[in-house]
Amino acid sequence: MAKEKPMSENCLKDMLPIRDALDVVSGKWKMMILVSIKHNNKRFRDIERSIPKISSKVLAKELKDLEQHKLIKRTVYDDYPVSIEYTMTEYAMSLEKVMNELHTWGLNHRKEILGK
Amino acid sequence: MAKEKPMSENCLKDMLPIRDALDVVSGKWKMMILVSIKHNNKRFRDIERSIPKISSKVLAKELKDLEQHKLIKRTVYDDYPVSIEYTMTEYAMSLEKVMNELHTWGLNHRKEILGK
DNA sequence: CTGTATCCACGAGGATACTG
DNA sequence: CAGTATCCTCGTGGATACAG
Repeated sequence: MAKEKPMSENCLKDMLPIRDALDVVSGKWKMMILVSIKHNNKRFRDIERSIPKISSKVLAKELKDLEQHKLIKRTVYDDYPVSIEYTMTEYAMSLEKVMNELHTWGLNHRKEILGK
Repeated sequence: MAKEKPMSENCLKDMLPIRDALDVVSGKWKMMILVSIKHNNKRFRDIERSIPKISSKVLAKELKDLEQHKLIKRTVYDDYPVSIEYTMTEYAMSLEKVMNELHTWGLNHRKEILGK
């Protein structure tokens, strides 16, 4: 990410990891779901209610994606009735800094674009 | 972003700025374009060549988006022939930290998912 | 409650050609 | 060189209904 080599194709080497990260974390809902779970919404229904406008189909799909990327964990409790909980993984905590930077920048950007 | 309030709708307050940021910065090409320009590709053609598979139509559109968000500047030089240069704005530098975090996390995530 | 199953609309983005 | 113009494909995601 440094500025040593003006031109060149290590340019690509910089792009690809960023794309990898965005593939996981961008999209219309993924971050919102993570934030919701982080705010202690564990049940499918709770998450669904916490995110305006999301549909159950989309939520189900996104949860699967996040699980595949090891960012959340799906736990089935064999109670009656069966209950299911989603929680963030330890690994997902590594996203903290990314999320904070995005949050901070997003707040500022809204001011920058709309404000002045 | 802290963990004080377990539940609640400041949850939404956390989500929205993140979405704002991602709207600007995510999408298939925007980050790659920024990285390319940062690597000193200034001309339309140079940027196009530096990013595999992008089409001129899409590049043109994305450049306009980025310009609207004040992340790049389009400068027309009235030489013969006219030349046009894209450069990052000062403001775009505020994305540095975001980009670095994404880059770092993306690198690590590839190892995490594929590696082990 | 926790999802699946269908059907459908829309917009992002690809392919190709062309213009000033 | 720096884009536009068309046309077309495809995936995301919305609406609704339904199942275990």
